[in-house]
Amino acid sequence: MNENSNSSNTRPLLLVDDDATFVRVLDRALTSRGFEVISATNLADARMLARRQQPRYCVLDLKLGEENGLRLIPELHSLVPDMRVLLLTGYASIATAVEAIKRGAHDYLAKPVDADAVVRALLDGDGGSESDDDDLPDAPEAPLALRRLEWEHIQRVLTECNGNISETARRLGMHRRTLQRKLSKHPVRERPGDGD
Amino acid sequence: MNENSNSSNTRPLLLVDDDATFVRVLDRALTSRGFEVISATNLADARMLARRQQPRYCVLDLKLGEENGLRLIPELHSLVPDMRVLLLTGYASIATAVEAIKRGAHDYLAKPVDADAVVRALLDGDGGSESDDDDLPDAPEAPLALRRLEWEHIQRVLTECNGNISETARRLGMHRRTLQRKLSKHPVRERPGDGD
DNA sequence: CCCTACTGCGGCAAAATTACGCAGATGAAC
DNA sequence: GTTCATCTGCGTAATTTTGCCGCAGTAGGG
Repeated sequence: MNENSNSSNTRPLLLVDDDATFVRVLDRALTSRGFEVISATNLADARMLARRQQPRYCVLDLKLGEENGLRLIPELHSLVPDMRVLLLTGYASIATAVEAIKRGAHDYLAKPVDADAVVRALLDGDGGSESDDDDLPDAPEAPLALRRLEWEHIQRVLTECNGNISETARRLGMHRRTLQRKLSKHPVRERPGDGD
Repeated sequence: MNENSNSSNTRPLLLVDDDATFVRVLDRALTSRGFEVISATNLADARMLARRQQPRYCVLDLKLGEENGLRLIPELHSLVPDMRVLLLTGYASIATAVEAIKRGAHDYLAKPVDADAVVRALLDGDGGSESDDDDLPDAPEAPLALRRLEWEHIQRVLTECNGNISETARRLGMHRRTLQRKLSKHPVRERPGDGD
């Protein structure tokens, strides 16, 4: 409703990630695929850009330094009701995926991810008729690897504890130091033995 | 009041899973926690029960034989608009979790889970007083959570592999030797009192 | 200011996990 | 019978992870 600098009718894509390198790479990749990319590395900038530029799409990192990308999702939607938000994270878990979708994200992908997958997720179900009737993802044929299961469980309890690491470690019956170390590592891929 | 057996104002919990053993176990555990449980092992029965009994809660397996539990979620909501659906699966993945939430599920848990976690997920954000603040003053919930979870999962997959240790280790993404050691070592410590 | 609690991190010994090899058993294929 | 693939149990040595200190900084309540 207010002014925006959209000269053309194309609305930009807002890229929010605290990793400058990642932003640069993905920016280039998305720009070359026809998007007008604007980017931010923290919540405040992201909010401002969203308000001013009314982006159509948003690629949002879950972990923005100290801040939490999840909080931004509802705000973005109130600023730009029709924005499609794609969550992206190197520390993916089912618990945070559930949270993200509940808060209105359109999809959730785990890093590392290639730009084509990002574009696909962004555009999925966009251009008109939804086809979510026979588009169901199938369950993996293999159960979760042990590491993965552990990761998911940790994430869930951690969420339950509002991110309190000490409390989570206590409930999980593990050493706080061990939890810290585990959290600092990246999650395991979904498929055991599947290289990235 | 005419067509269903709800004599009181409590509405039942619909449990849908193709694994009869699992249904029996969880049924007992949930019943003992005060739920009136009705169960189905396929989509058709689930639909019928939902229509007739108007359950307040639903615990739904992702993989129902050939059928896909995801498909049922929107249907359940159209049959019973205020139903809270909890997805449960032994083959969890982020993709299906995202899809489940998009379709209106309230939460998504990976098996193995203990009944308390199910109840917690079911009730989370229900019953008025909630504002995503957690209220978990007491923590007798999951002391051995990690170890036990691992053990349950190993047993589940081992059974699935008909006791084939090598195959199980492969699916679990762990070293065969490690699995051997875990299996040989573990004196299964049951926790008394929990009925799941 | 004092006290409690959480967090991140370095270091070190103990424990667990891994990668390997080896030998015996089994069952299917030839 | 022989060959081949696979599973199994187990030992050993290299690696990784964990448990358990401690310390310093931060935040909130009394």
